[in-house]
Amino acid sequence: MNQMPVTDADYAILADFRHTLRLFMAFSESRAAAAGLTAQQHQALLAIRAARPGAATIGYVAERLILKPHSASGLIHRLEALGLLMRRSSVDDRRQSLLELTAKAEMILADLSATHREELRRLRPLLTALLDRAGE
Amino acid sequence: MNQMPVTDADYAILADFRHTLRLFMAFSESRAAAAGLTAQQHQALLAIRAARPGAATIGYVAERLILKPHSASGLIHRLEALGLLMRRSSVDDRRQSLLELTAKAEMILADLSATHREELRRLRPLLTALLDRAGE
DNA sequence: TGATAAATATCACATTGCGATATAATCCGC
DNA sequence: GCGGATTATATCGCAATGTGATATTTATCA
Repeated sequence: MNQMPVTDADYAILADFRHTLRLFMAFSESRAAAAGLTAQQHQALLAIRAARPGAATIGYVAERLILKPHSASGLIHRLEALGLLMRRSSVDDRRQSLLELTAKAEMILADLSATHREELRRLRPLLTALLDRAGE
Repeated sequence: MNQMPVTDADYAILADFRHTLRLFMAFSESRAAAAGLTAQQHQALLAIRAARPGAATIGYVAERLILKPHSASGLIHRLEALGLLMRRSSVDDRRQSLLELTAKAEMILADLSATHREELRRLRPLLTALLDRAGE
């Protein structure tokens, strides 16, 4: 790999792709902030909500958010302090904490997710066009 | 908007999309680090390289990276200290700094960009599938 | 059982982006 | 063209966040 030279068009695609990702992330961050959350807190809640029942642990959040486990630990701690989740010790493995969203978190997340679904629909043509151009 | 309820499938798509973006960003960050750059520095160089000639200013980088101008200012300052770019005062508007990559930066960026182009090709099927599912 | 590994937590640190603010240059209405 | 508003960039102090090093508890397995 790496043998094909990088053209001006390649740079433009890569730069535009980054810009579009940043637009999405800026959108997401502002919506999360409006709901009283940081971007990381929002994504942790989303990862937990989307996990199979009983699968949401600190380690799982770390894996899905691509963080070190001890970074996820702090993130979860802050969410717990905000009243957005509760942890229960796992019965099978008492080292693990099973994470559950509170009703408050469920409501916030449902609202954020509807908004994000719309934004993703809006950005889809742009992103797919860029991916297509990158994939030629 | 926001009237359609959010289903479990929606949460899964949003969470998977985030996870895929994070995979890409983790890939990117590790490659940049291997080249001695932070993720932000890499993306600033890319934005400058992809700009129209004479268009690359601090404000332009701020706009493309979605940062406040004074945050871009610090970022550019660090790149200059690393010998990766030079700034020239603009002739038309002497408030502006025109940014130019050094040969060293050009080489690093060409290598990173070839790698990123490959990674984007690799992730394309996954991302487009998720976008399609989000857009139904 | 005893050594090793895994899950989570704590601490000190570095990075980074921001708000508030400053300075210099440009623009615009009169 | 003059004076005030605006723009481009810079500096300072701050808050948030991820990490490495390390610790603790529990599980696994030879």
